[in-house]
Amino acid sequence: MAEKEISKAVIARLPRYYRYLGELMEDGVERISSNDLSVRMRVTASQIRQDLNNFGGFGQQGYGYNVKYLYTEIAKILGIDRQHSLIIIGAGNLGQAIANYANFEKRGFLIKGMFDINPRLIGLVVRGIEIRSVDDLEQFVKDNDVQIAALTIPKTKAPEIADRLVKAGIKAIWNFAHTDLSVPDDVVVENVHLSESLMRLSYRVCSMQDKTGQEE
Amino acid sequence: MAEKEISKAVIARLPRYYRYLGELMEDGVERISSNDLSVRMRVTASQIRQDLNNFGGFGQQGYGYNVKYLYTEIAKILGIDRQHSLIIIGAGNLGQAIANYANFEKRGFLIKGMFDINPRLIGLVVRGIEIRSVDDLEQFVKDNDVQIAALTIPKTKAPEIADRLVKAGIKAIWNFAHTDLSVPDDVVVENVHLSESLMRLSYRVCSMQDKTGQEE
DNA sequence: CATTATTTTATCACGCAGTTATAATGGTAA
DNA sequence: TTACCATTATAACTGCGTGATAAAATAATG
Repeated sequence: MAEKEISKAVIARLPRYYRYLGELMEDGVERISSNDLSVRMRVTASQIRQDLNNFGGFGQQGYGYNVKYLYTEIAKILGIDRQHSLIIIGAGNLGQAIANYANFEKRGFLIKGMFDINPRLIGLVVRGIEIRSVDDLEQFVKDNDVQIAALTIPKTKAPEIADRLVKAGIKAIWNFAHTDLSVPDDVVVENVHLSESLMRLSYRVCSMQDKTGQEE
Repeated sequence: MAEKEISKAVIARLPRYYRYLGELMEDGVERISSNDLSVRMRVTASQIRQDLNNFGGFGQQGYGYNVKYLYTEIAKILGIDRQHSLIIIGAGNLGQAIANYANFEKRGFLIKGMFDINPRLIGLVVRGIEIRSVDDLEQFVKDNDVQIAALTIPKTKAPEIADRLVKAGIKAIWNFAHTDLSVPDDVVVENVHLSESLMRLSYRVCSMQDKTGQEE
């Protein structure tokens, strides 16, 4: 089926295309050329065409790209045309922030459950989702055919929970813990290391100061 | 001063080196070779040496790298040896999650204030930080010499707030809103688009299924 | 203490992948 | 039917990652 491998860089850009196309749809725009889109998105038109061509000719010469069609095609490629069941482990602020973000459900990510070790939180209901004890984790994952687990817990607990999730048959881990997880090859780990993001920002702030403040 | 430009790819890897070196320090390790580190971090030793050499010879032949020295040097490069003042705009779950994460303060990111438009939240105190009205934003930024603003607000409000921050003299925006911000060249924007991260995860889950489930 | 073997970095060079630019093709619209 | 537009396909370029080699320091040995 999948003949040629799509590069990571291309995949990383697709969600952004998807977002812009969604906005264009809301504005009632029916078609768009790679040139117009490149101006809006501040990337080269060449890159847009090259990227989209990885998945076959979505565009038409002399016409451009059909916004609605391209939007749904990208959704298919990203796999957000179907539904994914998700659980959140760690019902702190970050876990609750994710639970409360309504758009995830619109994109087909159904939050099936939340888990925590804190007895005070267990039993509480966030956005219609009950917070359960992590003791029930394995059973819940199996019973509800959960694909994705968001890990919003301290780094010390993360490896153990990850192991348990893998054994319970989870497909992917959305990892917010500040550590690397080692899992089998067929389990996907997507890291969101906020502290690293903040450090990159710090670097850029400092190098900007060096650049602008070099006259003295 | 800064003769050669450091590539983005190298900078992106530095925080991860920093994290591993910190753990080595905690374990009391005094020195490490690029080979040993490469095994732990699952990258090539060549890449580690190449990366570190961008900033001058931190290592010594026959000895390796001094963990403590390298740790502090990377901190200098990333600019986390000095202090940055930070405010959080949007005191919802995500904003509070950031405020509650103690390690940021350890890295020199001082949270000076939090802001919201919700009258119910204004006046509350989170981790010793009072939540203020966004009306006071400009004045606060100027009075407290705030460098960085974390934007944890809905995308509809983000552009307006970003403009106001820029006018007030902010140096960098840590943007969690699901939109791109347009700011002058000398203002840094670091995006954390969680929905895009989740879509990339979705793609990888689906392509994993294609790979493993192709026997039928 | 001199000498040699070993360790390990710094530097160089190559190849591949990702990006941008150009040429060729086909559709649109007047 | 023709001029124009915008894609697809191809080519050139740039930059990143990897492996190989030379240089330098450490550790071992007599």
